[in-house]
Amino acid sequence: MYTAPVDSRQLLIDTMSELMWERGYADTSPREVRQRSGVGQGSMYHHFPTKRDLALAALERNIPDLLPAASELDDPGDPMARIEAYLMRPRDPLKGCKVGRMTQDPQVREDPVLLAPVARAFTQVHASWVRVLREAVAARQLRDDLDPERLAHTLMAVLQGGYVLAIAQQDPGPFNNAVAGALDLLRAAAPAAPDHKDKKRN
Amino acid sequence: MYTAPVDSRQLLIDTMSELMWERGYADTSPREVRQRSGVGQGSMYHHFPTKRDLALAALERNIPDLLPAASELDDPGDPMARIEAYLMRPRDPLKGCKVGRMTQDPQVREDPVLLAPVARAFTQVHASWVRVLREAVAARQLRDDLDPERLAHTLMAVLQGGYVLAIAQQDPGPFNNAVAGALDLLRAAAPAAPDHKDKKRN
DNA sequence: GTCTATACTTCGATAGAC
DNA sequence: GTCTATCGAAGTATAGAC
Repeated sequence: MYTAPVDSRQLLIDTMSELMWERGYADTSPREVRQRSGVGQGSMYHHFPTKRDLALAALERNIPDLLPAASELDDPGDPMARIEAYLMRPRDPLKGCKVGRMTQDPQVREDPVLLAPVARAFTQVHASWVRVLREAVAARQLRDDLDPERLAHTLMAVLQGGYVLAIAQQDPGPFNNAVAGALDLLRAAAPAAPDHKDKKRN
Repeated sequence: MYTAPVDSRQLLIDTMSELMWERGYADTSPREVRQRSGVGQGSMYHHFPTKRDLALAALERNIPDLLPAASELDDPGDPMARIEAYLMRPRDPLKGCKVGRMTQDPQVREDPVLLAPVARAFTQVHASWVRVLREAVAARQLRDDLDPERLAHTLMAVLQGGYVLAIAQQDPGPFNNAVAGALDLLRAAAPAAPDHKDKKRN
């Protein structure tokens, strides 16, 4: 099987992406990127004139890592099942979210160029959430007085905030609880009169 | 009116606390603390031998800033009203949470001593949430098949995650939506047969 | 407790040969 | 495109007088 030669440029981007996830932007130095990637000084500054340029490439590289997961929300099939599947997807609560993490770094959040890829990623995930929530309302799995736009933000926040709680306690429990609690609420928010096509409730 | 003389020590702690909120731990330098506080070099290292010592004092100082707000949850009166009041409390979504922010700083999260005050603060807020949620269940404002422990984490996560979304978009909207959506869900999760003592629903 | 001076390291970037 | 050498600034702390 053919493996494309990994060029220095891509190696730098991948390494920067890893380090930014682990340590954030401010606290990741060009030196560490060089050392972990094995790419030399001259080479690095040839491809990326500044640390910020490299960070931008790394941030953009991360978006596609986040979206395939969210696109599960767009799959065909039972809306509520997709919501549950996405929420319960295996995650590592103690590592946090590659994308969400960046919002806490002042050097990222105060730089519109660096923040843009982060904003775009969340906007797209939000759109997927809104679609599946609308479908759930249409399928009478959720009360129709619930606003999908709002709920989408609520559920995204549960995940992002769950990471914060888990890291604070150094325990995945709070993350898992937060997600499970959100699912409980969604189930409790089914319409009073279930669709006659539904399988009967337990 | 008497104003206590602000000693260097307290001034350093307050300044460090501010800077850590604004810029995080890794990205805040002793130099900045000196400059903003006006305290001299020798004085600073007299009170705090290392940056970490100063950070620890600042983190501990921040807890009491967070808890009075959460203690609203413990007030007497209608549980659901207290929940709503706390969730809708005026906040600045774009500034984020003083305490939650720290979980994203590797130098804090990998240092058990620095992380401890953060964990403690969240543990206490969680306890307040659990109490008020139990009361809400007892008052038949929430279905009794909802688990207060879980829900407490869910609602804390909505707030913490709301900040992340708001900062990413540089717009308080997503935070406000996340919170409003959570309230919608809580209201939708009222028991099917309301308490006969309840005022009649609109 | 506070001051000034100094030390040593890392950061982020540039220079210029190959 | 890659290499080695170097730079000025900032970070973090120590020394030692007052």
